[in-house]
Amino acid sequence: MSVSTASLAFSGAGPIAAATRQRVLDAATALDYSGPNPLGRQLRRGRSGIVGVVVGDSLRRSFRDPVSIQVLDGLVSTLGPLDLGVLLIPGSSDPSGPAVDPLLESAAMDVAVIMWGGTTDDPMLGALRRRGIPTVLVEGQHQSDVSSVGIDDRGGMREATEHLLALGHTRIATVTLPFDRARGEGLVAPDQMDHLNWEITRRRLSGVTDAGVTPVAIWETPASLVEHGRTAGTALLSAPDRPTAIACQSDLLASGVVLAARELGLRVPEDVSVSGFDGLDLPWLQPDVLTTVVQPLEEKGAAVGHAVEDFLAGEGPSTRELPVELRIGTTTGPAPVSLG
Amino acid sequence: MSVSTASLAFSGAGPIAAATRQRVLDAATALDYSGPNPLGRQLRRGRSGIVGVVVGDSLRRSFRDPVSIQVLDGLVSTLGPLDLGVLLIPGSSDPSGPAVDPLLESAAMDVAVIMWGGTTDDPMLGALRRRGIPTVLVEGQHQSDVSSVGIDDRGGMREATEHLLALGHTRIATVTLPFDRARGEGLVAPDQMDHLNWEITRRRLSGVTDAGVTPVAIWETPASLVEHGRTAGTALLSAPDRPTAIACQSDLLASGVVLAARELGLRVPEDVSVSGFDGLDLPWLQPDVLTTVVQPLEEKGAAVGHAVEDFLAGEGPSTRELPVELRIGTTTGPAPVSLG
DNA sequence: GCCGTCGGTCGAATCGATTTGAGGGGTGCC
DNA sequence: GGCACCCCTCAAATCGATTCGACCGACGGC
Repeated sequence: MSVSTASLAFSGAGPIAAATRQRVLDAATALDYSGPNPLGRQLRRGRSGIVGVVVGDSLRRSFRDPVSIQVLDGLVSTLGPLDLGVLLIPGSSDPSGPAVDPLLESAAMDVAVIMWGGTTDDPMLGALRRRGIPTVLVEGQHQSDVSSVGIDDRGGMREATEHLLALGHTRIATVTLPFDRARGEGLVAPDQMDHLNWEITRRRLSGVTDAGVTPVAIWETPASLVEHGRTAGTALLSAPDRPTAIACQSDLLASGVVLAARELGLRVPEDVSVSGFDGLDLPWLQPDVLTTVVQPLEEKGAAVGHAVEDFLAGEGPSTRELPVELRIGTTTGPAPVSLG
Repeated sequence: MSVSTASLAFSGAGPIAAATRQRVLDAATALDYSGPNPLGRQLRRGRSGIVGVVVGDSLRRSFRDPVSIQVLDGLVSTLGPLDLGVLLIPGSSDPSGPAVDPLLESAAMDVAVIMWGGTTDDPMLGALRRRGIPTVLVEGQHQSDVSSVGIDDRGGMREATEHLLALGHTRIATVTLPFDRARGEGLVAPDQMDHLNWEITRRRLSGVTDAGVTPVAIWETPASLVEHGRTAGTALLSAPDRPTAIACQSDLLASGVVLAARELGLRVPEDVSVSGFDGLDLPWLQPDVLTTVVQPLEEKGAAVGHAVEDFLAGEGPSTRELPVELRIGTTTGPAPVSLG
């Protein structure tokens, strides 16, 4: 009985007599050998079957975001049938620690995915380049040696803004995702706009100006969470010249704004219109249904999966952009008649 | 220049002259060699540095549950410094597919974690046993060859129920987590109690009876989600002899019940008291603060991490049970005076 | 009856790093 | 000046599976 025959028996690849095969399997159970060791196989194949996924800054924050989750879900569903596993890699959560998680430096992986592709000089990207690991960037700045998956953020936001314009709104504020890794919170002065380092935030903001609107206020939030939306909404709607419409860069932020408006005794959409971005199910916002730009989250995950597949098939970097669609709900309506 | 010297240079383990080391490093950059291949190292060490984590049934469902997320977060935080990575393994989502994810059968991992340890005959546990992979079971039935991490579910639920009793409630209903993998939804008849196969559900239910209460109704939900809680609440509170208190097995279920009560025009806690389990932050439930049994979620994740650490240190299976604490909020109050 | 072919099995090389024990060269001490 | 010791380097074995090419026996065709 030779090792090669045993290997044949387990893999079922080469020609092997049924009797021999059975003999091998019997011997295996006798010696309680539980099948080939994945490590040996991986070394030989030169493939680990693992896709490293950098989900976001801290896992906790990322996982509280249904957007990340749904994309991840689509990704895992696509990768599963390909016999690929997903290795979770925390992004750099605290600035004091190392800029790059050690896993990114040393873990075995065939392809890496960065869920929220930040800036060009991202140290994570540098580490992956050095290791020669093909990388897929989601919602990041396009780069020649990296695959990109994204949506039409800019067009979607433009559409939402045009919808508000069509309703007669003129005082439009906007609540944004973080500008950079510093993740500030509050009004952004015009001279701070050069801190805008995060590609997704930049694109969605561009959509607003594309529609010909100069926001009366730009509020940066540190993360896409309901509570930050609430803070933003409270601040913006308590101001003397409050906006009649607020275009938010995410649904969670938008729902926070809606809650803040309700708390202030403002009616939505009679007193203030609110739009979001993502197209999440928000059952607890009832009876309101958010007006929002719907993006195909699971398809986005699947697109990432296909980008990974392409790499493993030996192809070069690819680019995928998915369409979005404006869904009009009950949180946007005609601008209130001016009392002034 | 020999391979062994190069190895020494990179690992820094053995004695090596600084000059030689530098020479090796220079040569490495010249040949753009990016450091040792993890696969070779893993094979040699016999360790992959990977912990497989079965998060729940479908990833999407699991990830919508803040409880899973926080435990996972605690786990990753503990595993990171140990240079261990987390491999996500989907549980068996659809019954038509294979009972066990292929990753569980063949992926390289040093230890496995099953987040919601189901039943004794769990096929996942069987597969891991066959492969000889040490396993940590969270909230599962204790088994001699497996490490367990859990909390005092039973005591916590008992405490919550006693709190309701002390407030004068006598008509107490309970909303539970799934009974088994079938994940039914609706009232559970007494003769269906033998389907109760899920350890965590069983334990929390036992806590209620421990307090000496026989629930006027037991409602099973298919998952710990707000919408299922809402459905349960709507059904239970529309019934003719509606309960005056509802003890829920999770906070998300409890918030759904609170929302349902509000929709039905019932005041919480004047008309109906609601208690939860988990101790989540639920800012959008404002102004209410849920009365609940607080469990240390991140510590639970850390405890899982330590269980993993123990295994890797060569120790045998261990058991960890964490304490819980009743936190009284605004959703429970004195039983309404009977009108009847 | 002989040769060609095919199905099945085996040996050996290979993937890449680690690690032990041996050996070589230099230095310090007597 | 010689010997002993120390520091460094290196050759070789090992982890476990895969796979190519070789080999062997049997069968079929001519």
